[in-house]
Amino acid sequence: MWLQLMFMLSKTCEYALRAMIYVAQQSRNGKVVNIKEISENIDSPELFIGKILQGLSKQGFLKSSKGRYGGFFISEKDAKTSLADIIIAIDGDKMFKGCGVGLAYCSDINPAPFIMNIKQLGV
Amino acid sequence: MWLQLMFMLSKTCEYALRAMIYVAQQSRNGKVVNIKEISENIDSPELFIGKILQGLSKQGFLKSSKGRYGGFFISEKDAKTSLADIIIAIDGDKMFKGCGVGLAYCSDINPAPFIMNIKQLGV
DNA sequence: AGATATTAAGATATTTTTATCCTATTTAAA
DNA sequence: TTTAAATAGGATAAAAATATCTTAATATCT
Repeated sequence: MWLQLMFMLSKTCEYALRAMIYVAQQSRNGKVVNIKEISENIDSPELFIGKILQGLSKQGFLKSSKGRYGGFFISEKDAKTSLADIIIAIDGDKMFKGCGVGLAYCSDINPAPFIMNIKQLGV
Repeated sequence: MWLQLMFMLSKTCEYALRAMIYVAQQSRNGKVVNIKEISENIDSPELFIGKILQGLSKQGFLKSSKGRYGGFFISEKDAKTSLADIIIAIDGDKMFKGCGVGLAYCSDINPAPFIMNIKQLGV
C-alpha cells in the first residue's frame, strides 16, 4: 500500500520538480531543451527556473550544455533520482521530519505524519 | 482507516495550531491563559503569537478577555473546531487543492495527493 | 481613585522567498 | 571569423512572511 503524502512545497521546489519531470520526459526522446521551452511548458518565470536548474545542474541532478542549441538534459542514470532527493536538495529535509505541529507524540521514532481528519481540539 | 497527511505549514499556522491546542487543554481545566504563558509553552515569539491569536479571536475561534488576569480561552463549543478550519483560516485552502507539482493527472476531481514513494523521474 | 497587568491595534522592522537584470562565457552555424 | 543563441554567475529588486515596537483600551486588585 502506498502512503499518501500531500505536500506544500515552496514555489522554487514546485518549479524544480515540474521542470525536472519535463526535462526527463524530453530527454527520453533524446531531446535537449532550453530554458525558454521549459518555462513555457511548466508555466514558470523563465529566468527563475533558469537559476534553479543552474543550481540543480551544479549538484549533478541534470546536465547542461552551453552555446547555440544548448540546454538541459537528464541522462538515463540521472533519471533514477527520486523526487524526494530533489525536494531535499531544495527545501531541505525538514519536511520529512517532525509533524509541523510539534505535539508531544511526535518524535524521530514516530515522526507523526499529522493525523488530520475530524480530530477536534476538544477531544 | 485514517488518511495520513503530512503538511508543511507556515510558521504562523504552526504557532497558531500549537497555541490553540494549548489553550484548549488549559480551558478544559477552566484556566484562562495569557500570551506570555502561551508563548513559553509552545515555544514561539510572544508578540507574534499575540498577534495571531488576536486575529483568530476576531474570527471567533477563541475568546479573549482584557485587563488584569485576562487572557485567552476556548469554550466547549469552540473546542469542536477542527484543526483544518484553523489551517484554512490562516494559510487558506490551497493546501487542500491540487498536488503542488501541477502534473497533468492532478485535477479538481482527482486532486492528487502527491504520491511520493520510490517514484523516479524516469519511470 | 490609582497602580498594575492584560489584550487590541496600527505601524514599522527584519528576514526569507521569489523574481529580474546585466554581463561573461561558451558553442555551433553561416 | 563573425554572429547568434544558449547557459553561468553575480548583483539587485520586489514581494511575502515573520517579528517587534508603541500606544491605547480595558479590567482587576488594593
